[in-house]
Amino acid sequence: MELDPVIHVPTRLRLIVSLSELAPKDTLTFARLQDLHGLTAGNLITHLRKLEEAGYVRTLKEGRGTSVALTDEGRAAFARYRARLRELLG
Amino acid sequence: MELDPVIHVPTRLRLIVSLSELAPKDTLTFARLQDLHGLTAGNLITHLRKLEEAGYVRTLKEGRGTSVALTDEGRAAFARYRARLRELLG
DNA sequence: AACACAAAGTTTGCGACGCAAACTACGAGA
DNA sequence: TCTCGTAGTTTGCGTCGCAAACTTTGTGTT
Repeated sequence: MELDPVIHVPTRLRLIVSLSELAPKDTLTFARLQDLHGLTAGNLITHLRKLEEAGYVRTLKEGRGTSVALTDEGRAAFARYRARLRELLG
Repeated sequence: MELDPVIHVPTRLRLIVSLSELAPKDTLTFARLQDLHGLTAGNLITHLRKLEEAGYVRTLKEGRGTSVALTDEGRAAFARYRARLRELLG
């Protein structure tokens, strides 16, 4: 069993952590995520894209700002990732 | 605080895990590490080099085969890494 | 001793990826 | 409408993990 490379990248891991701390249907805005983690916009969007392509995240443009939320699949993948890590590190 | 990028790479993480499971002064051979993790020799040596440059690992050529061991610094860095991860993932 | 084969280790080139700078689009206020 | 600021996107660069190809070293055989 392999550590999910989409999740393993530190910046994405942090993004997922902050999204996972929300209630299942809550969102964070693009801008909020950006300065929560001190990212450039370009950096953030490429990571969000990767997460979206993997189906781990859903983004929604709503007039002012874009909102981002973890999908159920994202939550599940994150849980697997943590389990795998515990198995590896004890 | 940042996740140590030398350790964070999955293959190196696995290498360090197997080395850390040994007694502090015990070693594994290059060949043993290689097929323990299913790595090509080229892949393994570049990772070992990175770990050596960081001071996390010591390699010793002894006639037949090279032996590899974690340094004290490596052990400490690994402990910090795990602590940081726990802090991040709870 | 010399050759041959194999095991051990190293170098190198390629492809993928993270990053931030540069660019574009959209809105609100003057 | 024009301008300025915020939001988001594209692009190019540098780094890095990977494995194939190469080199080295040792052992067994004649």
